[in-house]
Amino acid sequence: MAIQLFDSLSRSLQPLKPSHADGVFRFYNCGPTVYAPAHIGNFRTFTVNDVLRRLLELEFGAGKVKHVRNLTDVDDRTIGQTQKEKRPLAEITQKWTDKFHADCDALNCLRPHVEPTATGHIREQVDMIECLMQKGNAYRAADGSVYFKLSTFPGYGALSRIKERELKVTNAVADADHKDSVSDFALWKAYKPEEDGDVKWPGPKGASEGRPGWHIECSAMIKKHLGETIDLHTGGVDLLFPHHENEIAQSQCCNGTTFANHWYHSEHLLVDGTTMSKSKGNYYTLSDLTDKGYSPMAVRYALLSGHPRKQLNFTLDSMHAAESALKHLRAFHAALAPTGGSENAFAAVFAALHDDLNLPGALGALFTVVNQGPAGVSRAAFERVLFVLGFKLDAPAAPKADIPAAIADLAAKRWAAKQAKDFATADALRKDLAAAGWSMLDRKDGYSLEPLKK
RNA sequence: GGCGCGGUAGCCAAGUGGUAAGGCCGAGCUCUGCAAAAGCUCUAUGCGCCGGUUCAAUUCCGGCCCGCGCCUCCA
Repeated sequence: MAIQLFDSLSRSLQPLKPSHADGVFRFYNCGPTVYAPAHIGNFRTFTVNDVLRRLLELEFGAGKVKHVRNLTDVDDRTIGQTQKEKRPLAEITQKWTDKFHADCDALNCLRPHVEPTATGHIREQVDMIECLMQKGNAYRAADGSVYFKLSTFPGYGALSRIKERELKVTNAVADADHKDSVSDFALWKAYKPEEDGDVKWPGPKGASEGRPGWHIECSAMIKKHLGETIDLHTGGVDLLFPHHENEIAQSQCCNGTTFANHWYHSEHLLVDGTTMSKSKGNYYTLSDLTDKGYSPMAVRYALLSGHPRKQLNFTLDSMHAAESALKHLRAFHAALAPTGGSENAFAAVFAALHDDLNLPGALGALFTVVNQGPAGVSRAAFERVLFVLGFKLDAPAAPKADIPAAIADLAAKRWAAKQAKDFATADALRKDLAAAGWSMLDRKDGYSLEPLKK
């Protein structure tokens, strides 16, 4: 069965298939803005897209999928950060790009085949803006910025159904002095010395120096790396409007072709039932969770435990659940015979994934097999499941916490008491250790110490 | 106000016009001095509320209540 995926434009389930003669499936996923560490909500989208990428590779072949994901390294937020820190833009974006890569690796997300940056594609963006200006879809404003003229694209709003909305009047309108219409959006933003520092490039012909607007980078980079028509374009639901709507307008007006054959949007992660925010204290980065002692793989599991098109409520309890679930998978893997067994034992897992990336359904099917025991199950088949879900079941590299001397001393005393069969003392010392935040695990030949989860 | 998503056991979460997957937690048991680990077993007559359609609805239709998100640069 082909992979069926919900298409946001037609609002229906559609099969995924390469549309180009070379059989290469062209897949673009909107990437992060590198001005701060990505949070786990961002990573929900990226891990879901990673499963999609893996599934596509199994479906079409590893060499028949081209996956592109951009890095937004110049925009209001990145520039804002340079002003705040008084450091060069490149320094800041490099730092957070490195962190993003490290987090992705920890979460076992495959690197995209191409990871283009906005600043690396200024020329391509300027070319596209000039194309739009020539065709009459864009105009230079009084301040030297360039705006897309929405009224020239009748198809606008098909994706987000914007025409059915009432545009709420916001403060943004105050910013619209130079626009012909409030709804027109920036393709090129004229340089403002007091805000932009030294971030500027020569503009499109007829415009001032400055920097690209946000939306144009995706249109330009897609055109360069994947072509005018791609097979799948994905991102978080928040990008539906205006970002993706604007991309469609830019690309289709410039190229005169269909931009993307299929649109897919994953829903947001909630934390404790509400949207994440620093002020609510429910904002987590990957490091926040690993600092609490959770493994990155458990974070991945938790992020994949809900249907991607449904909001997922993340709680710290889900981290416990994920750690335990992974432990069971690890034990099951170890118990599998090296050869033999049914190759299609996990057919139901793949059926669920092919059915609109039903991840909870797939996990349910997976555990149904696991609960029946390892007998007669192919190890290779299980490993294909691990691959598609991106679960690395290596023993978790539990960072060896430094054990304070006082704790080590208590543990040694308890072990001695236990050896002497003075169980009352041993139990009292176990309580002392627990009170100090440490758990002592006995084995026949010795013991180990682990910090209790915070 | 507009658009969209959702309300299923203590928590997370699939799913179906024919009588509720799965994970976690919890409980019991086995094994262990204790604890942990591991294994086995059990855990929703019920799927927001009220009507309707139907032989049959959690699943379809209508109304209502509640929650969440988005509405110009947030994955």
